[in-house]
Amino acid sequence: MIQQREVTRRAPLNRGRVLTAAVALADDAGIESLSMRRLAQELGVVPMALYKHVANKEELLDGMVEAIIGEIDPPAGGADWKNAVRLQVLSARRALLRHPWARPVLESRTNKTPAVLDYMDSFVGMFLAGGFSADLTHHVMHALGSRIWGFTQELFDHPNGRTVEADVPEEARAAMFRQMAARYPNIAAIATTAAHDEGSVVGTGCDDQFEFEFALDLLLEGFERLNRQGWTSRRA
Amino acid sequence: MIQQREVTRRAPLNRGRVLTAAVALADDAGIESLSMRRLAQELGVVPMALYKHVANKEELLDGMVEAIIGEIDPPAGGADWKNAVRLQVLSARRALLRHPWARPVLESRTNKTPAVLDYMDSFVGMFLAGGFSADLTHHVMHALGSRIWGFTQELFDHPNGRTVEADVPEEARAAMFRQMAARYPNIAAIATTAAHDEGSVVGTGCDDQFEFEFALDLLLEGFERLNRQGWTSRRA
DNA sequence: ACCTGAACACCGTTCAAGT
DNA sequence: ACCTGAACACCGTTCAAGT
Repeated sequence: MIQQREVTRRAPLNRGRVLTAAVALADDAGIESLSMRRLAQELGVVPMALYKHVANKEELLDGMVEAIIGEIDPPAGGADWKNAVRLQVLSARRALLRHPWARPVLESRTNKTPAVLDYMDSFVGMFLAGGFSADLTHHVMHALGSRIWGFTQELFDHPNGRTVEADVPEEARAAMFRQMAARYPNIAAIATTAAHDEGSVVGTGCDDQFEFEFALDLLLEGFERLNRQGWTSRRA
Repeated sequence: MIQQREVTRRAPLNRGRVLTAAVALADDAGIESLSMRRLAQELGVVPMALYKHVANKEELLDGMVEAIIGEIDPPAGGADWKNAVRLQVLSARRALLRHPWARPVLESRTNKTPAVLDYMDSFVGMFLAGGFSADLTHHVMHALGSRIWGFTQELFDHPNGRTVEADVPEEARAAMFRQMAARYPNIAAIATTAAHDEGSVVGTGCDDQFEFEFALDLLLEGFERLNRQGWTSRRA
């Protein structure tokens, strides 16, 4: 038994094992806990052992991103570009939501790895196959931006996934809400309509998925209209 | 002379001086160089002296964001919500572009400071004043997301502001481009049309301001259409 | 009231050495 | 070929002490 365990723990490291462990650590403990030292510890190895398999921390993060891209469903195909794009984006969104750390990490990458470029290339292909000009496709990809990964920077982001409200007594919450509403009347006006929840001015009560699809569909419909009109930029 | 200099350097710290120095340091040396220790050194003071004026590094960053918000022009006013929103966003964009570090910092903030809430409240007010329902305004604010600050996560971000191309000889660049084009034909197709620059597949040659306004106007026109149609979410 | 010194518990990464 | 140990140059933040 002990020997067995020793063997398992001491199985030679490789890039795959390092990346899997890194993803698991980020999933479980949060991205802020992912340090080379902590990851090494998790693998039962001295920190420097990792550097034989990833050049440095940046490359580790690149590898983690590639792992998450691997979880996105392949393109749906079919004649309808709009539906194909929609399904692709929503699949990417599901993958990203499974790994909350992936969003900020993806945002911070400036080096485009092959996996990232492959994904982008196939994404661009959906518009071209749908009859979009290269010109319009270019601008349309910019307009989508990080939305091709299924996320955008939200304004009313839930602070750290914490539910602050639970700790605060009912009456204090109501008082806080009234104070907020007095100072920020416009925010209060739009918060209450959609949230139906007096206890929180911002942050909860919104259906993120609804908001995401609302903006996505607004953009897709805009793209469709421009394509039908034969839109071109002045430069093309 | 020496005495004079000593006096200037030793002028008592206050929150304002700390924040001004932090903004200047981030502007000059980059946000990655902004550490409490480095900032203290810049102010001729021991690191711990800062903690009398900001609670911790998080609060320092909050303060820096407030300073940048102060650079955004006040709302234009007037009857035309669309123009008011447009000008507000583009003013925010100019402020943010002056301080490249502000974008990632703003993205990372989960605590909404009063300055952030004030800005958001006045922003919401533009839609309500323009006759938008609270319901539609809520979703419209989500759809804009970080665009109210004048930025979005770009896909083809310029890596670190570096011009890689200058270092690489002409022929090597052309060879690299052909290799990229072979592997990522769709990206190559849309890169060349808009860039007119064979030397770079991604990253340069795009007019960022054009792309930003393209997407912004597409969204604003979508909002206008929904408002005219009297759009409501099912829940409202 | 404001600043300091020393310390704690961390980082990523180098280099030269071990098996 | 793969892993280790010791070291370097950093972090943010605490505590108790100085003026």
